[in-house]
Amino acid sequence: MRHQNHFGSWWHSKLRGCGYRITEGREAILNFLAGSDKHLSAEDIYMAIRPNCPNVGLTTIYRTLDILVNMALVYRFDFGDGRARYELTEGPKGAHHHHHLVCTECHKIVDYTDFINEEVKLLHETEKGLSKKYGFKITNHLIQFYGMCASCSPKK
Amino acid sequence: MRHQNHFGSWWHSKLRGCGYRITEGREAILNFLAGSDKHLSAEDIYMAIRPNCPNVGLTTIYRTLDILVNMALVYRFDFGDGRARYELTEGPKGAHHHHHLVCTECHKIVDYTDFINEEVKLLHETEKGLSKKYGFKITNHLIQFYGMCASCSPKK
DNA sequence: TCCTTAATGGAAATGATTTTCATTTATAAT
DNA sequence: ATTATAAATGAAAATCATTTCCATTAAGGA
Ligand SMILES: [Mn+2]
Ligand SMILES: [Mn+2]
Ligand SMILES: [Zn+2]
Ligand SMILES: [Zn+2]
Repeated sequence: MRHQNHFGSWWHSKLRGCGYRITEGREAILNFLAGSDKHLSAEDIYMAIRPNCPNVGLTTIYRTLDILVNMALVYRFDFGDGRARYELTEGPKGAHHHHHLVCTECHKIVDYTDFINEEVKLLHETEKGLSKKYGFKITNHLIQFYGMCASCSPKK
Repeated sequence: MRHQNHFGSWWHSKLRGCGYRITEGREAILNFLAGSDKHLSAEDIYMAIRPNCPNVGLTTIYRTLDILVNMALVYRFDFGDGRARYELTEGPKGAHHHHHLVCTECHKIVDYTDFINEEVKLLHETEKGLSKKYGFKITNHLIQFYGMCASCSPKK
């Protein structure tokens, strides 16, 4: 069983660097996000963390997620089911950029990385053109495909 | 001053075709959407319509927009300002497909059509590949670029 | 350890959207 | 045109994710 680094997990320095304190709640939230490949709602996180941290409130989840989104450590998505969903932007190994496939019926989400290279290349060109033409400083993009997943499609 | 077609506007047949009745509220909502190039919230529409239709309630706006979104006559967007925004998918002339540039600071939205051809071409290829691989029947896509508009960017 | 101030949680507030339900009205049949 | 029927409606209440308030706690530099 390997030790935790004496100085804490990889995000400690990021939080500290932005002047934020390391707290039990923040640690639990980041740890849980890092160990999940799902698209989690604030309440998902709240419920998951509760057994170990019964003293961390839902308000703290929301506040922490706001901070993490602003620091670009976490993405916030709207998949159309009425609640925000969160996902770590990268792991210790670095970013693993992907886009989404959303079932409009059951709200299943698929992360995909196929075609990502071509997509990202085109996106970069597009960004450059749009930046120049409209004077925007583009920092981010969102690509989602909507449709019906196999199990929601009418059975033949 | 030109006449309205005796059979009504172009969307009458679409509504009727789906078994919906033509009502004052629906007519007003569609007319207003058709005459606007903005990205309107339910309340925007409510306020805009009120002078002519003081008897159309906000509830009807929401209900009508739901129908129109389901009929794919209207797109519903989330630009991150806490309310849904709506836009007609096409005019009498047909679709004018476009994507969005969103200022994360002031929530200004820019419709752009530059690069649309290349984007759409790539998207179609991507859709085909994803459909096959993940068994999704893709009907729609969403592309948004986020950043800071010229007036929100720190003045040099 | 002590001190300053960020961080917290629980309750209350907020605000967009939805639901309820009694009433109205579009429209097809007469 | 009249009538019958189910769809559509508005107003008020309910919902529910997220935010705000505020008194209390605790992180971390000195
Ligand atoms: Mn994802
Ligand atoms: Mn638009
Ligand atoms: Zn599905
Ligand atoms: Zn702006």
